[in-house]
Amino acid sequence: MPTIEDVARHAGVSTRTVSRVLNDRPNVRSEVRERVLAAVEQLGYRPDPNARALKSGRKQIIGIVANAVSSDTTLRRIEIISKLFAHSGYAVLMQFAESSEMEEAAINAITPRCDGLVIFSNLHSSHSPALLMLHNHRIPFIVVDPPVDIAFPSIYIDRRSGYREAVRYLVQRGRQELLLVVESFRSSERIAGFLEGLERENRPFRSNRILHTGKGFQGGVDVAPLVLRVLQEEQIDGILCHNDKIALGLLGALQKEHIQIPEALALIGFDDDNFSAYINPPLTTIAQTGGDVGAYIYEQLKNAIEYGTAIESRTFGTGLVLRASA
Amino acid sequence: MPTIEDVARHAGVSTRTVSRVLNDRPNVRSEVRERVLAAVEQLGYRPDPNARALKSGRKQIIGIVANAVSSDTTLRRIEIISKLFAHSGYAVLMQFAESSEMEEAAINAITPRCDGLVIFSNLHSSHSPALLMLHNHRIPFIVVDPPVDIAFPSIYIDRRSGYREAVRYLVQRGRQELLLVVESFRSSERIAGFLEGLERENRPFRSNRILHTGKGFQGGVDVAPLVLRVLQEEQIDGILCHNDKIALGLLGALQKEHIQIPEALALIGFDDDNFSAYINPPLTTIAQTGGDVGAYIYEQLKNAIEYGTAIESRTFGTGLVLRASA
DNA sequence: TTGTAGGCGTTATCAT
DNA sequence: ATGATAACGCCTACAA
Repeated sequence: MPTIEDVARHAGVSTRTVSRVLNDRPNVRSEVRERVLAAVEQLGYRPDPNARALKSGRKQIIGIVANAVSSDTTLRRIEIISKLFAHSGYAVLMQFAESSEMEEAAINAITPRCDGLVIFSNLHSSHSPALLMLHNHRIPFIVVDPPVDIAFPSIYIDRRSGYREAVRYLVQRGRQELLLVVESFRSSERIAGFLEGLERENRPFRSNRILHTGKGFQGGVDVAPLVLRVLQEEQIDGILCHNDKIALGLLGALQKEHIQIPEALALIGFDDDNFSAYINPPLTTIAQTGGDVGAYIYEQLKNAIEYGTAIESRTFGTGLVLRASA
Repeated sequence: MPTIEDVARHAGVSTRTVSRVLNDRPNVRSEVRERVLAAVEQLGYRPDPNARALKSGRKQIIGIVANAVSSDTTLRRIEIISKLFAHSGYAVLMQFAESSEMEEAAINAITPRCDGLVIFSNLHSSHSPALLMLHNHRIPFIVVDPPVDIAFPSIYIDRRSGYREAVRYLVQRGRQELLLVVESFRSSERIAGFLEGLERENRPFRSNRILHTGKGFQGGVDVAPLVLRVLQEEQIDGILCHNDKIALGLLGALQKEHIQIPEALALIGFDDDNFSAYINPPLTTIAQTGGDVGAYIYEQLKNAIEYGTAIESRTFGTGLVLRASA
């Protein structure tokens, strides 16, 4: 690997001049600039980013820490963030963590390598030494969709309003008795929205109207027997699911019992997964609104890094995407 | 940020000794080691990875270059690779590229920052200056599922055998007239397998039995009218699709026309997407076999980096995952 | 407009 | 077992 000195020698100038050319600084005769560029080309010189970072502090890297149970949504957001930053000359350094402790460790591990961080957090406590450290060192960062409120710049997804709105929609369309099927993790906002919706529509709530199940498609399949029992005992005519995967798993099981959807039963998911518009019947779902989360992160973080602006927290809403299933 | 010198002073030793402790080197009295560790803890010292990389050349980073049209499969593989390497103390540096030129540029950009690379390539030519550069500099790398054969360590997915086997399966189950629906990109192997299958089963081929369409679910929907026309003119009773998304889009359109699947028509996809087992009917599909691609990459690349072993190319097979749709 | 030289924080050679 | 010191490759204050 050639160094800046090799280039300097080759071009017959000093390293200082090479550095000037490489960093687009003024005070270089264009003839000299040409000569340097030619030498760079010939030798195949590439500045060592580590040496550069060591000296200047600029690393041109965005750090992303994500929890292990990363949803498709998270992966897509990471992809978008990565692509946007690529246009500005940043690469993305990614580390997955499988627990809160690992998350703290991952933050500590990648922080010295990057100019700013995006944290897809599962932190269960609002007290995080790692985040505090970032804050104290003035390193720009933003936390995405944390399960608890946090005293640092964050993006929140207001799931509650989506479920509330979904309940309202169903009731106003004449659905009388509703059921909520949730996974164990991240269910509280959904439950809160469900309850709020019922209350606003003056519908009574009974505790057997909330069913808990496992994660993903299989969770939907597994909960089906339970759902069928409740369906018979009570006159359930609408179900809200934790997400589209649960909904699809449940849908298949219900169709096997020849339950007509949406005629006999309305079904609503959450997330607007890519398949949801194409299954049979197309799935009505609750989805995040208000623009792209990844794009917002990009703008905020980039400005914070390059211009020192403060990162603003923001809450993204959720709303119904109407399709045939409800 | 405290430096190694601060730690040395604090512990009353030299920087060399601190370095020994930090890198688990021998020749340090355990009493001294304790003292150093205590100082590290107290000062909250973290070694600067840039300085370390500058001096030692070890960066503890794996680079990943992926093409812009990254499939779910690619994202999942990236996730798996990232998690595996995280256990060995490596983070993953990711850059997306939207063209062959950008791909070359991305490789050049991240190479100086990493110990090894994984390249999810769309390179259309087997001649790549960037890959040649990696090879010449002895930087371990592996190319994943390139569209063309490459003279460097690569992972290939043998789609051809999967389509061939699918044809055989359908014919042996009494399906007489088969159709292939493909996207424009990466269709040649699928077509080759389809033709080979027909030939081996002594089935004639007519050129109108291959339909081209757009990408993803919508591609499946869009091709439906064309499929329906062929369906009526010829006695088609089996369709192979480019992937599960195409299959699902097409499935919905066919069901709208009350075509019974699998009774009247067998449908087969490719990829075994996460939703495929849960749609109605569950989708028979062709999937990659032979273990996890991400795990193989991890093993090969890690050994190459840490022990200098050569990376071995490998071809992963594909096989039928039987479900109800065919 | 151009060059000299010191230092960023670490590792590693060599001496003790 | 431990320490002084010279790099690693780059940036930049200062000098010319």
